[in-house]
Amino acid sequence: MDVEKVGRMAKDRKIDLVILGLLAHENLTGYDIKKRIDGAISFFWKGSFGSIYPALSEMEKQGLVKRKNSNKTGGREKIVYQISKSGKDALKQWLNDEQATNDLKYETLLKTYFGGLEDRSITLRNIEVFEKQVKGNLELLNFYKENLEKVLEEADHVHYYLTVLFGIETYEAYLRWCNKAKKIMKEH
Amino acid sequence: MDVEKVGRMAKDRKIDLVILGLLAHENLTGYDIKKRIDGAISFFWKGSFGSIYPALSEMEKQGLVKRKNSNKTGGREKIVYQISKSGKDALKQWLNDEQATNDLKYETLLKTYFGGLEDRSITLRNIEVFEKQVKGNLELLNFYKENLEKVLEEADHVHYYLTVLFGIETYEAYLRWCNKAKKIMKEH
DNA sequence: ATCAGCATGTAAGGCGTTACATGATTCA
DNA sequence: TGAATCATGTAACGCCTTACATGCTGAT
Repeated sequence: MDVEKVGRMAKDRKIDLVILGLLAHENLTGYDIKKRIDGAISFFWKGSFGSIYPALSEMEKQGLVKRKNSNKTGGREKIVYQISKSGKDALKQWLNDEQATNDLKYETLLKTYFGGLEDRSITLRNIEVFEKQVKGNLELLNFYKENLEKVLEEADHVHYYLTVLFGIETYEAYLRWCNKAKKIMKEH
Repeated sequence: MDVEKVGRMAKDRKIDLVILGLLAHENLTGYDIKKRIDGAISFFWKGSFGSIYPALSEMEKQGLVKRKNSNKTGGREKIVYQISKSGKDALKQWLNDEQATNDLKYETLLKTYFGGLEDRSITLRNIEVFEKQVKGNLELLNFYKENLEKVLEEADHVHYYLTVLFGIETYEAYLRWCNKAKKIMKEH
């Protein structure tokens, strides 16, 4: 039997699910979607305009999202998108699929791994640069956490909270590693 | 003034540096390189044959690597590569560059974030699937750690050790999060 | 007047995966 | 004899980023 052809998504384009997920919560423009992704989501997923706008167009053709209204009141056109029934179904199907790919690319770790070619001070500096970034991000995550704790009863917010907790837990682990690694680099 | 054109690498192709880094330690074939990447490195970087072989060809043209000897003794041709002086220079230049991109894509977190559309049990299951994977990987990392501790004095091995410690630290953090998250999903 | 932010979109091009093609060796 | 492993490489294709193109609004 053939695979259903209506509302079928691109095989490996996860940006579709991100957009669908955001639209399941509220109607948004492409520009708004970009802003949401750049918020707390950016710690575990990224997206650019160059992927968001084409994805929205294609998903509209597939009937996964609908244009709500093209507000042309005054300024530039503004296209608000709304998720459709089949869009929600696609999102649910993805949520129910156990398999998930967690793809990590730490250039910092690569530089640590291959650092033996240079002096220890180089690896040490690369770790310190990483540490600095992590500390900044951790502050931001703690700020998100405090804000979310005030509105935990609202729809979906417990889920957002969990991802922030994930960020904090891993970023604290990063910092512990930085300290260990610096110590080992200095002592050993 | 123009940028130096000899031995210049592709701008964003980090696989070149991975290969160069591995070759700085020992001469290898493309096949061997793949095996090394699939080992402890796979926790923070990945690579396929389809990217390794073309990268080796291009880097040979650029003079970053050299063919050591085409062993045709018996079976299929076997091309052993060796890093060149300019290859080592390129690698060192990269190590000395403070900027590093750590690009994370956790589909598990995406499913957690958007899980509000479905029953709590779905999110719970997705977390449990993640937890299971993490536990398996953590075992493997601990095995790597024990083996490395025996040969810590050998060249470069402290650096490998540090990346394994990173893996252990973060994977333990993942497990702590899994427990917290499961608890919150059940209680809240 | 000018700059940042709002807002949508396209074009070029790079990177990387999957699948395929080919073929030898070793071991059960 | 058949499967797994060794070994190299190409082709198709998809995804995504960067840069560009365009133009309005509001604040300084």
